[in-house]
Amino acid sequence: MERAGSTTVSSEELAEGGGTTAAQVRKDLSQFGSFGKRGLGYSVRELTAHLKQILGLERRWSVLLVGAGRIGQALFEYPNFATRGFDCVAVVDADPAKIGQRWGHLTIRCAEELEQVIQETNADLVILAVPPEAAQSVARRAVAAGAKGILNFAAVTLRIPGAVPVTNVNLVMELEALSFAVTQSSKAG
Amino acid sequence: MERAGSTTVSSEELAEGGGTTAAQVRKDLSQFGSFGKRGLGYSVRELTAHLKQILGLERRWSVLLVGAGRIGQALFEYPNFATRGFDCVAVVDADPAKIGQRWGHLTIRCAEELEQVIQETNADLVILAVPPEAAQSVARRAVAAGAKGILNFAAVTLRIPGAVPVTNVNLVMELEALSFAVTQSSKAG
DNA sequence: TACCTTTTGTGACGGTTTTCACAAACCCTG
DNA sequence: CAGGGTTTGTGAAAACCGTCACAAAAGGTA
Repeated sequence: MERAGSTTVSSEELAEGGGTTAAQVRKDLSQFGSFGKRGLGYSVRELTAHLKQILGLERRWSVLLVGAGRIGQALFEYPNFATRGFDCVAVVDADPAKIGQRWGHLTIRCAEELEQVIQETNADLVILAVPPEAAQSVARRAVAAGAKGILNFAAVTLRIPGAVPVTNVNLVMELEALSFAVTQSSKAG
Repeated sequence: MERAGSTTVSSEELAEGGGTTAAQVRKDLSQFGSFGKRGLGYSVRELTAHLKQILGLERRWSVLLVGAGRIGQALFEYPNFATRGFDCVAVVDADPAKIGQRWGHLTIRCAEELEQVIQETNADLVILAVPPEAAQSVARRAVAAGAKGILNFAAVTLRIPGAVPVTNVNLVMELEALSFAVTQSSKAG
């Protein structure tokens, strides 16, 4: 919106762009403070700054990628992570054939060194792109070594001691959810 | 569970595995019918069959992949899609350098032929792995050409005429959600 | 300044979802 | 077949979330 030249935006416009309602936008924002001006709307610049602060995006995050398979590689090469404040500081894998390979300016290290890697690189977040059998154990080790959050691509529900946040992405499940939605809607129609 | 030798499973066990509560599992399942036996639990075999039917997974789905970039390639090579009933029947891209490349037994076709490709291959679902600028237009065209559902990896909210289901996956947003959760929990703790 | 228009922030309401709790149903044993 | 031990399915209660509607506040105008 800043690039498009708008200096101000209403809850109505935000709702339109986000696929929700104006009241919802206002309620949600009001949870964190009072950022708008009545009669005017929200300053794009100020709202952006507030949202960044709320989301914890005023800093950069160091990310360790565990698993150098298909998904791991795609994530590593995804340019938007770095531009949005997430730096991949290390890659580890369990496959001896992969260890030692260079990816960009990084060398893939052995998954057994997980703890050292996390401590050396001060990684904050861990992206889990490993087979489901390995996910639970890697997650526990990562948390024990100081990881503050986990983005889990493995198709298992992680059980982690303590209160370390986990976000799950399950691509097959997304397709299955779509299958369900399509099946339902074709029944109704 | 079948592989592990269980023939029957309780709502309690299902809840444990899915990270929810037994009551929730039972309420959810009861939405679609009465699949369990009191005092015994659910037959693993029967419940699997019922869930497949509910989710629309008794059939195979033909999937068109739009966008042969990093994400598109990772998705294409992801083995779990085919094993779970989703067959990639075509790949299209707008980049002339990519068109004509062979991926497995498929040849990448031109994104302008989208409509023909959908009709020729009878694609049910479309995976959108394109830049955000292109997503909205491709989505509309795909739906007009007969696509029944869309899995959208582009960072935009699609507005589609009619009631075609859309499932969104936004990788940056997942990391941002994790950033938020970590930031919040470090404040609280 | 007084008034009009716009848009926020938020109580109150209504609906939905989750949790609770228990009768009904099932298996097994003696 | 009677009784004990389980576990489901589901009403009722509680918690949660979204919508509505409007007073309060801001800017513009005459």
